[in-house]
Amino acid sequence: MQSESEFLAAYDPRAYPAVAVTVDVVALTIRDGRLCVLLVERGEQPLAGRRALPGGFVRKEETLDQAAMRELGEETGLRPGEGELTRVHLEQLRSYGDPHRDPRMRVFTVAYLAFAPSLPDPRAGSDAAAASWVPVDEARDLAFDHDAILADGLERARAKLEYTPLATAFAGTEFTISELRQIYAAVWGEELHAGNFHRKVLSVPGFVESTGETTARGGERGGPRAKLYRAGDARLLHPALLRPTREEGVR
Amino acid sequence: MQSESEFLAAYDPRAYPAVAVTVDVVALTIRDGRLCVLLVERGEQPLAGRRALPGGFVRKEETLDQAAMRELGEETGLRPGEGELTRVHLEQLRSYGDPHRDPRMRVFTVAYLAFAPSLPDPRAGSDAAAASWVPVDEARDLAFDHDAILADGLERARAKLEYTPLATAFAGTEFTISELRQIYAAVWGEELHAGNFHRKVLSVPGFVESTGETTARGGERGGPRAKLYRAGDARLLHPALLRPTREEGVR
DNA sequence: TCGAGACAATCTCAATCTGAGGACAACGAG
DNA sequence: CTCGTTGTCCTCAGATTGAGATTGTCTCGA
Repeated sequence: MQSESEFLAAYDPRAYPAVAVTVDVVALTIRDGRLCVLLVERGEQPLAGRRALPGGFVRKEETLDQAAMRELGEETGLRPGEGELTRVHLEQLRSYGDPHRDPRMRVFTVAYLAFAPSLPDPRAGSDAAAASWVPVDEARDLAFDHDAILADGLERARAKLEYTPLATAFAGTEFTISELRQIYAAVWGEELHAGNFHRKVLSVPGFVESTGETTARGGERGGPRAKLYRAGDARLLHPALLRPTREEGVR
Repeated sequence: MQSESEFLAAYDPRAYPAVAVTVDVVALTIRDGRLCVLLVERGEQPLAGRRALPGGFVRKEETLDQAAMRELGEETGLRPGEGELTRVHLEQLRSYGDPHRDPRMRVFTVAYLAFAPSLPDPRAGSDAAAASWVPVDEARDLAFDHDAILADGLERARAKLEYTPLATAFAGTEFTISELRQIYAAVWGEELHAGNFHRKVLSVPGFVESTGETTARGGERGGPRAKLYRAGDARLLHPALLRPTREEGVR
């Protein structure tokens, strides 16, 4: 048997069928109390003109995580490691590899899920000339299999809010309990009992910590000044914050 | 601008750097009360002789799920759609794509997680001559980044037992509550309070349903005959069966 | 044959958690 | 000032949980 070094020297990568690997990002944020996803309008073939999730090929010396962060930065106009983008939560969602999901060739994509605080509109001039935040219930008929990827991302996001403190990734560095509750309401699509939510959030160790400050003024339509909090150091919520209307144990 | 059909006709897949995509399977089962993973001894370069997760290249006209099922079938000697293998639960875990995780070339792998009932030893003669079930705490120093993949798979499996009825995928078609409890104990690595477990399992709608039968005889060392159950139709457990010793909200 | 130990199934009980509603004071708008 | 809004906190009944005890059936070995 040949040695490992002999084997590697004789190895011809071109002997295998051509495939490509891309990353696609389901980037979510809350705007005006609605859950929105970042979409781009495709400027190139195939499927030029269709809306799609931001994404692109993984480069030669890049990890999957790096590729996803790069794509997100290119489309939002923000740079990784700079300002708001450092607060973005980015995690791998899952991969999609049906043989004909892309008409060009065999393209596998690794989808990522991002939670972003409210960001400015994507800046024009970059790759992202046609990028925009779209309410998730208006994001349909996307290119390739991106409808399915988005649906998977939303389901993951809804589940993650239950047992992780990631809702804070949608908020600014300081936020009120009410703002946090409105984030949950926007993602889950249902109202939450304010008193119980308040009690629950404060009782979960490490979820939020008080800044000692309050908002400068009350709400738009009255009410007292709210206390301000920042994200705590917990990575998991115990006990979890469960969605109220879980359809009875999905059959 | 060229049309989509013109674009596709002129498209040259070979213009992109060569990459490959594989699937690797973390197949778990319970043997003698211990959680075990299916490992193969690599017969080929690179890393010949090292133990690894079963896996291989995704073929031309195959989905990722099909590739994972095929690999699992080849290594266990069972055929998909036949006998026990139809009862195996298979789900995508996550993907790994560090640039140098495989010394040959850029290889992305999509890892799968499988839950299998107690299976016979993998049959010799197939690909799987060197396949075997290894207790997870003895599965170390695997090839490539398979140690990390296995760790991720175990964490996923432990979490899944909490909110899905997948523990039943480790059991036969009929099982007792005690057997189910021992599965939980093996996967979580800790004993559970028998009385509370019993109460909890029966109170979750759709988790298990009674067959009306009992075991033919009591336990090895005495005790009454246990009632037999089969898996119910729930896909999620509500409320969930939480692990007892969750280290306080992982920081 | 009989006693000891094993074990499935069920019950008890206190502590905790949950959902639903209410109290109250601080606030903005008119 | 007045009124409606809102953040925070409280109350209370019902459900759930963890820990332990009980009952009766079964196997095994003396």
